[in-house]
Amino acid sequence: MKLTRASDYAIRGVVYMAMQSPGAIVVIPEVAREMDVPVGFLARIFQSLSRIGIVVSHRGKKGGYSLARKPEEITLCDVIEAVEGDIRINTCLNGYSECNRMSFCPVRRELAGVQEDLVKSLQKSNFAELAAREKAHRESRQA
Amino acid sequence: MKLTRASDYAIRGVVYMAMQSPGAIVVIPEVAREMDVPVGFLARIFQSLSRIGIVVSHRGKKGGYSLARKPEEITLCDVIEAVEGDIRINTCLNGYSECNRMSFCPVRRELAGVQEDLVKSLQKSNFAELAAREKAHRESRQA
DNA sequence: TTGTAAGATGATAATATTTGTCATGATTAA
DNA sequence: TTAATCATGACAAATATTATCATCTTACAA
Repeated sequence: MKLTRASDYAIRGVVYMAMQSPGAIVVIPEVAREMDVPVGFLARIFQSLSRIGIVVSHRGKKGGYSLARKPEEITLCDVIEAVEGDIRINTCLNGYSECNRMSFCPVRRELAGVQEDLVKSLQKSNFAELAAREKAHRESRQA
Repeated sequence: MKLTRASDYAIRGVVYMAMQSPGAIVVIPEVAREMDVPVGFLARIFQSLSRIGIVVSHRGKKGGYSLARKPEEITLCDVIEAVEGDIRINTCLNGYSECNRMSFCPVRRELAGVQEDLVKSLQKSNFAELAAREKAHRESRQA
């Protein structure tokens, strides 16, 4: 019942992207430094974010990453699922499972409800809010 | 963002306990067989449940386990936390963390909210309901 | 067209966690 | 005393996590 470090780093990375002006291209070492994340790992993680369409990669010199969507349209759920795959809080919620209790199991049905609640909770917040708060803190520090 | 097998097995085990008449003592191999769980692992898991006070262990001949509380007073959250420890969806929500963003991090605050939602969702359902549904299915099969 | 700065990809490895198993010991009822 | 049960600790296999690195591809700019 825990996020991976990768998800944590991904979220931080997207927060930083969301702080930039729209369309801005940012380079991984900058994101890593600013958000206190191991640079090599973050590079890997951004490739997942790119594959799923949360960021856009720009190859070559002057390359880097930009956001693929508006920060308001990216949720915690989107980023976590990009990194970890779809949220399935129990193996039996995977569609193709082998447990022979599948057809009737009340535990499975209950957990399905919990999973739904969790996903909803993760969809509540978007990265515009998170970026605004991060920005506010930085500006207060600067003053 | 996944339960361990141990949690799944624990939940199934407690469902079976909750199906028994109040105070009944049941033996691990029976629970394991009925709920389709590896017996050795389940034995281990019931010791966690016993330590935390969800079941009571009875040692010696005629021993086994009984429920420590009424099924209505046991939630999914109780059982999962007995097995996995307190739910902390990110390491920084552990109280003692080392991340230097701790003091202000908006990601941390957001995840704290998600964690709270998750715990609430897991506290919604109790084992009286689950046991009733499991029982209903078994009786329909028998007929 | 060449050099350089970026991302893309696959291999590899260290570590941690999960999922068990097993042997041994302690306890208790009969 | 014996048999059935839980308790505990050691161990181990499998899997997942958390990276790192080398090499390749791409694209801009001189």
